[in-house]
Parts: sequence; C-alpha cells; structure tokens
Amino acid sequence: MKRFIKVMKALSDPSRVKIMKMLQHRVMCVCEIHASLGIAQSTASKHLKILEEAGLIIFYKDGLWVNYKLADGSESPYAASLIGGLKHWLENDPEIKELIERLPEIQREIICSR
Amino acid sequence: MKRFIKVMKALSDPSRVKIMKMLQHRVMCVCEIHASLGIAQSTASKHLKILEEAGLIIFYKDGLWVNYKLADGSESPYAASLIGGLKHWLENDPEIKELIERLPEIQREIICSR
DNA sequence: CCGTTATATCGTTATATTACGATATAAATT
DNA sequence: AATTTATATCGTAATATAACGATATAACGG
Repeated sequence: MKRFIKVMKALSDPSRVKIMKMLQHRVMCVCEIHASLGIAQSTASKHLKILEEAGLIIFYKDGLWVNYKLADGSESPYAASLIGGLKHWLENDPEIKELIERLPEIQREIICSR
Repeated sequence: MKRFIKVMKALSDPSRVKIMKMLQHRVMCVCEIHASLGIAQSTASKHLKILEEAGLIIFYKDGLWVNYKLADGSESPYAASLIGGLKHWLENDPEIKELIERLPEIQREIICSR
C-alpha cells in the first residue's frame, strides 16, 4: 500500500507531471528542468527525488551532470501502468504542448552555464 | 491537467484506496464505510466526495441511504485506467485483505441503526 | 407536523506539502 | 590545492490536507 500511495503522491503535483511528460521525449539534467519549468533549482531537485523514490524515473551520473530519464516500471505494476498511461494522456493539454514545443531550446550547454 | 491531478490526489490517501477496494466487491453506504474503516462519519463523507469529484465513484440515493459504487471511468481515461488497475492491484496487501474478509459482517441494518 | 436517522457541511487543529534562498557536497578544470 | 559548476540538502514560511466534533440538511415514520 505504501508503495502505491508513493506513486500516486508523486503524480499529484503539476510540476512532476510536466517532468514526466518532458522525459518522454529525452533525458534531462536538473538544471534543464529547473530552467524549462521556471522553478528554483532546489525545487527541481526535490521533485526529481520524489519521482525517483516512487520508481517513476531513474538517473545516472555523467561527471557533474545528473541525467534523469523515465523508469521502465519494473519497480511495480502501478508505476508501469502510469508510466505507460502518461505516454498518451495529456498530449493535448495546452501547458504540456507548449513545454514540449519549447524543449529543443532547452540545452544544458546554453541554459546551465553562466 | 487539473482533472488528472484530481484523480491522482484522490488516490493518494490510504482510506480512499481502501474505499475503492471495498467498492469492488459491493455497493456501500456512508455509515458502512465509516464503520468498516473506523473513521468519523464526517471523514468518510468527505473522502467519498473527493473520490466522486475525481470521477472514480458514483452515488445514488435510496431514501435516507446514499449508496456509493465504482464509476465506469467514462469520466476520463485516467480514471478508467486506475479503476481498472486497482481491480488487480493491492489484492495481497494484508490490510486490504482483512478489510475484504470482514466485509460480510458490515451490514447497514446492523451497523448503522442504534 | 414532529421526531428520528443517514448524510453533508462547518469550524478547528494537527500534520504534510511545496516553495524558496542559503549552504553543503562532489566532480571537473585550472 | 583552489576554483568553478551542477546538484543535493537544510531551514523556514506559506499553503493544503485530513481528522474530529458539532451542527445543518433531507427523507422517512409516526
């Protein structure tokens, strides 16, 4: 039960749903997510941790970068079902659409260094 | 997006998940849920409202009683997917199992009148 | 109509969640 | 070793959630 609740809570926040939708298109690092969503870096990091602990995303480190991508759902049947469902859900949501359209502009080399 | 979040939030609470699992077995009134979960009547009523507003359950009145049952999910693809998924998920959760086993003892004529 | 009964709503308190800025950590680069 | 850079964690304030008891509402039986 606890694991199920964790997955549901993880997907109960608009920012985290947006992250899931972006990660359907490509791997992203923390600062790309911070920049694309217009939230504080610490906030982005926390959201990613919550999604990770729910088994919805995974990460791998590459030097300084931490790359996040969708999990395969082997963690639990709920995670698998929701990762799968989200592939077609919310495709027509205007906020999501705009995010995805702007995704090509979000490049770590441009966004994150300064 | 708002409707999706509503469904996820609705299923982010253990009491509400338990209600969903019980309603898989039969229609129940508010006081049966109040009694079976050991929560205040007002709390049960509120949980049911949240599930209803998410499109996960529906109700019909029968005199004084308000009967709640699972929705068919026509409200949204998310609701449908989760209503369906929950049919097999959590079947082996010990808390859920005990709840379902005790379900035959929960009868409105015995529990609710006094 | 009056009381009873099942449910819904209100007011309040305790807890959880989310956001941010500030700071700490860890992996490059110089 | 010192500095820079990307990320994580901490402390805190604002908001949301969940619980309860008390009260209001609505439908039935007398």
